[in-house]
Amino acid sequence: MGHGGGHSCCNKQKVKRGLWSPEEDEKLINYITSHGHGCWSSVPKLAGLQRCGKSCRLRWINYLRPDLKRGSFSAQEATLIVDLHRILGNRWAQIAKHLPGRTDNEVKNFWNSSIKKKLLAHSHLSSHHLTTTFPNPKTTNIHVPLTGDHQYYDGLFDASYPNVISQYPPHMIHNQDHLLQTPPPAISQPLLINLDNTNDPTPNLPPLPPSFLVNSSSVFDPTMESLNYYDHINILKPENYDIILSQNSDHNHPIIPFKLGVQANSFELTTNITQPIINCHGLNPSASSQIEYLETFVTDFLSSSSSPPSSLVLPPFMGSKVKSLIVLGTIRCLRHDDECDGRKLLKKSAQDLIENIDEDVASMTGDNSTPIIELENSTGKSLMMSENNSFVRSTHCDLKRNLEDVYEIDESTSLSATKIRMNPRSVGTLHAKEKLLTPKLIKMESNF
DNA sequence: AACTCTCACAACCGCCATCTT
DNA sequence: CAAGATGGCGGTTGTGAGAGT
Repeated sequence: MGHGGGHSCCNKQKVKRGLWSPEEDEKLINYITSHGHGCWSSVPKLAGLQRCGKSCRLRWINYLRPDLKRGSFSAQEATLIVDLHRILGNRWAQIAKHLPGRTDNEVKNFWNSSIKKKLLAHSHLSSHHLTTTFPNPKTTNIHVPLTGDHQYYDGLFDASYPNVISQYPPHMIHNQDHLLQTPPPAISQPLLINLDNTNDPTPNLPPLPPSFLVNSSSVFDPTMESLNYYDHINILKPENYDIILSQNSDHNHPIIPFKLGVQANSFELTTNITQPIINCHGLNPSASSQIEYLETFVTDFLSSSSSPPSSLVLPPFMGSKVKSLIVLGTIRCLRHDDECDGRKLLKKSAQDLIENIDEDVASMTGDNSTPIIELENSTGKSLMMSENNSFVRSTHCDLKRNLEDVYEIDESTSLSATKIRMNPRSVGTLHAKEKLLTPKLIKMESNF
């Protein structure tokens, strides 16, 4: 951890990182078997390694110590892990103490890569059981008695671990790591909010037309988290949003429909307007309600793919409240001969996008925050997120779903991300980078 | 055959607790 | 007692190998 972590040994000079070579392993083994590790921070120097002490410690504890078992987990071990995890939660070190020869890291990886997935899959099948089994959100543990015959396991999920099954509902398994998951809010009708008086917790709003209520079968938000939520509540169809905007935006009660987001303290504001309503770029100076501002903004933005506006300006009320914008569009990545890894390619191209942030946007929107661009796949899963002008996260597991078909452009191959999330601060880059980005749809996440 | 995707897991990061000075 | 060093832990990310197309 060359730039932090609080370990001074890791900040000095150059330390090697990444996978350990057999030579390094041998040096570490030789040193520790003959001298013991003593103070870990001095081990690398004494052992002749260009590693930080922490890395040496980790390598020894997890892989080199002679008492490690290695190999696949047995069915008994898997069952024990599930049992212990129900009691202990993610206290991997505690769990590992009950599994001789296994390390916390090993148990953790096993859980994350194998068990968790299977528990989720199974619980999804039996999701109709889930609504009444949420724990108290304040509870930090689940008190389920261990049973010798696993009477709580109501089925099988894997031939390798035939007795391992979860009673957790999907919500809990998904966030089982923290055991603090709040149950989904009980929402029986769409929520409305008065933008003119956000301090009012119970805004006085006109009713929505009945057509805006849809039942649970019309789930549109593809994220797994949302699926869990929206299975049981009524939501607004995004296709109706343009209607809502026009039908409900009387000047006395400017309202915007929104649905409760995944996070308890935030909301998602979603719009899907495919036809321009107001042919105007930037802020509508004659807008008499915030709805008109919104219409103007959305329309302006969406029409920018064909004829980019000179600037995109967030309405003032939005500048402080819109958390992020999601654009369904395309980032094209031209591939060079030496690049064959799609994930790196996408990352590079997205980085190029964010490096071209127009500094004027900050003054226009009043948002001085660091630009954020997040790439998502088609299911809403985050692939990459920018932070301090660099992408700090890059998963590639679901890249396929995030990429349109590879196609030819000027003898180079291009890849594309289909969904780009960015904060208002970043929106100004869109028109400047029109060749990279062709927005089709905006989804706004707000803090209204 | 070439390329991409998925999976498993090694390794890193950051935080916190404890120890040492 | 305070501050820094170190150890421990859990979350997260990066990467290689093999499967899939």
